[in-house]
Amino acid sequence: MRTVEAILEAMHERGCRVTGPRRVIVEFVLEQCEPFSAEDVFRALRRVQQTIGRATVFRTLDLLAELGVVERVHHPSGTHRYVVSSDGHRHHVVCIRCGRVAEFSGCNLEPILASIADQTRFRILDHWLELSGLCQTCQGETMAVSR
Amino acid sequence: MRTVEAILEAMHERGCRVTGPRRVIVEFVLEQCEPFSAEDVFRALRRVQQTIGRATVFRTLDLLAELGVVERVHHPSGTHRYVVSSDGHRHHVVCIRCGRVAEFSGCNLEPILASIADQTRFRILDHWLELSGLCQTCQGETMAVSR
DNA sequence: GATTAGTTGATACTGAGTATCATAAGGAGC
DNA sequence: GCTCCTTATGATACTCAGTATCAACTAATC
Ligand SMILES: [Mn+2]
Ligand SMILES: [Mn+2]
Ligand SMILES: [Zn+2]
Ligand SMILES: [Zn+2]
Repeated sequence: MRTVEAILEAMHERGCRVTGPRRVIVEFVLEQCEPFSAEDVFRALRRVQQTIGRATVFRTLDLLAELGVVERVHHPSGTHRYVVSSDGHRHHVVCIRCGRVAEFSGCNLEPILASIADQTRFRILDHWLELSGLCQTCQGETMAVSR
Repeated sequence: MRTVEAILEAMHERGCRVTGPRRVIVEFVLEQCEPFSAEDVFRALRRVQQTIGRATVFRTLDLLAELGVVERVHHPSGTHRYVVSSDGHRHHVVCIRCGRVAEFSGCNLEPILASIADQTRFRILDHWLELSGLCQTCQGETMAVSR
């Protein structure tokens, strides 16, 4: 897992400047273990540092996505959510009840992708796999409540 | 592949009314072989039937998604696109250059999903797999232009 | 410390999608 | 075909996420 300093250093190496707002946003983002929206970040940081601008939040999240620090995940509402990404290629399972997210590795889609490339004549460059279901906690509660 | 009449009949059986606007929208939608936005539908139909309302287009696309006639696919811009779905469970590959879409069947994710359920303790209820790459045509053109 | 290019945030804007509501029209039953 | 009731429509106004603009500011390099 990456540290605030390492991420700011990566920004610096990229030719970006290390600013107050960027530092605060990175600190906040690294604390999140559930997916969050740009608005979540904005509202939370406004309480800490009243001057921060909405546009800066969007811009910094774009930058963090480019750096691979966060990943954009799709939300059915059509708006973007972000999750802090571990190192390496990962995917997510989202709990449809409480919003909890679990990562998993080793998606091993390669054989499937090869067969699809064959079937469709496309050259597959990227894939996006998102799963949804019930986390362990919510499996129990759903049974208790609705059965 | 479903016909306009079969879809309108399905609406009727569901307790919905078969109206002029719905008929026109269904006719238009079934002609599409690439993903389209609600706005695409609205603009195209305005030329044919000036009175059609934007809200009706959104509402009818919602209805068609519920009926399984179209599927919502995610567009990186964050807005929704729709594709006409064939029968059965399918997924899509989108060409990042020309927007062409190919469907494929037999995703056979079950073994992978089982291992993920095991790994994360989630009960997996749904999956969403979207691939992107280059269609056969664009593979040729990309090489011709950029190499 | 002076210089300069990148960054910020206030403001205004865009564009997708939704809420409202008076009016229009489908369809079941007669 | 006509009645009656319920659903659907579309004009309008609105919300909300995200973006463009731009003058003021500031991090980094020398
Ligand atoms: Mn993967
Ligand atoms: Mn599948
Ligand atoms: Zn849960
Ligand atoms: Zn293509």
